[in-house]
Amino acid sequence: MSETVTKLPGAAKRGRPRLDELTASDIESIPALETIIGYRLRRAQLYVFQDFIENFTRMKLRPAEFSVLSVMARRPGLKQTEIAEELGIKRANFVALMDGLETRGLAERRKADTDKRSHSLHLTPEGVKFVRKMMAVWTAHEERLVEKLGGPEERDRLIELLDRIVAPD
Amino acid sequence: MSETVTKLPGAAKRGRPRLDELTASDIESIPALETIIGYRLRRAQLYVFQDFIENFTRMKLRPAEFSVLSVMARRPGLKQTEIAEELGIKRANFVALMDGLETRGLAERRKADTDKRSHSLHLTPEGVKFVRKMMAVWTAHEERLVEKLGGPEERDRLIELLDRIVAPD
DNA sequence: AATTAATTGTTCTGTATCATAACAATCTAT
DNA sequence: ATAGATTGTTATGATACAGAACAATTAATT
Repeated sequence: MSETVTKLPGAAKRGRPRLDELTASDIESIPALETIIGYRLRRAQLYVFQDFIENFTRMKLRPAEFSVLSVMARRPGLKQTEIAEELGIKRANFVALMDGLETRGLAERRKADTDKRSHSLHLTPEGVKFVRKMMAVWTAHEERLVEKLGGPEERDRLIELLDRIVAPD
Repeated sequence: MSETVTKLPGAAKRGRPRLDELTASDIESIPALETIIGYRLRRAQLYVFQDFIENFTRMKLRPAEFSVLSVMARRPGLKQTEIAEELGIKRANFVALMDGLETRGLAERRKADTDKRSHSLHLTPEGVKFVRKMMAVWTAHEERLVEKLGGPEERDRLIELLDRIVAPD
């Protein structure tokens, strides 16, 4: 591919090293993105989320909402800050998310009278039914992933490795 | 934690199943987030990016910019669409990113005269020097991760598993 | 050769995500 | 009683990401 900018003289084959061109050993030292942990993690995460989103467009459910409903189902009564922090969501951003779930009749805030500031969060009866359907959809999605990975043992290996990354030093 | 909303009668201990409350077996069927591939992937990816970002704030370099410089270093002369597509960046969004690199004097667009529409992308001499520093910083960051994982073999195992996820069916 | 279709880079726009600051109400500690 | 911390909330800004449309150019079709 010829270009309008003429090539510089080029790295001397045996002269003093040039600092403004990449030497062969420079280029070798530059890792292909395929070997970079963060890059690969991101691509894989994007892929999984993409699949998740496609599977859940019909239910109009986003990953963050899934995780919140999921926590409310297993541990009803937690307050907003607790769920938000556990999921890594800023409590400011949690408000709109919870508003949405409440508007759709899936979840509700109950005033805890031991602390008039806080709300304890619960599924509504409708939310319970919704979560059942949600889990059915999720199971299919997850099973596809496990199959791609090569089985539950491989899934466990993956999660164990991800654990090590996130674990405190 | 007492609450203003009085408890519903509760699931019959031995009566007909209620559809609007979660049974014990329902709750069992709800996976803890810790076992969900997508959730764990996301948390790990966030952790790694966080570490990356902290390490690169001084250089004012974001992950996407890193990846673009990295590709330009290894394979100079590619055109915008090629790099963007390879990195999963929409070509529309690539423009501003490349503008930034060009403004900082790290990279340049050269008109390829075989196709007057396209630009071939290259590092500038300054960009070359920048990439060397960038790679030094990156190496430290990556080595920390590899150490957390338990060594290069574990890193390779992780990447292999991530491969399987992204691989076409 | 003339017309049509496709590609490249670009701008514009909209939406989702994420973080930060400030605030009133309430609770806790001194 | 006062000062300080917490809870939920609003408002706001930055960033990431996706889609539509467009001019210039190239490729394909007739």
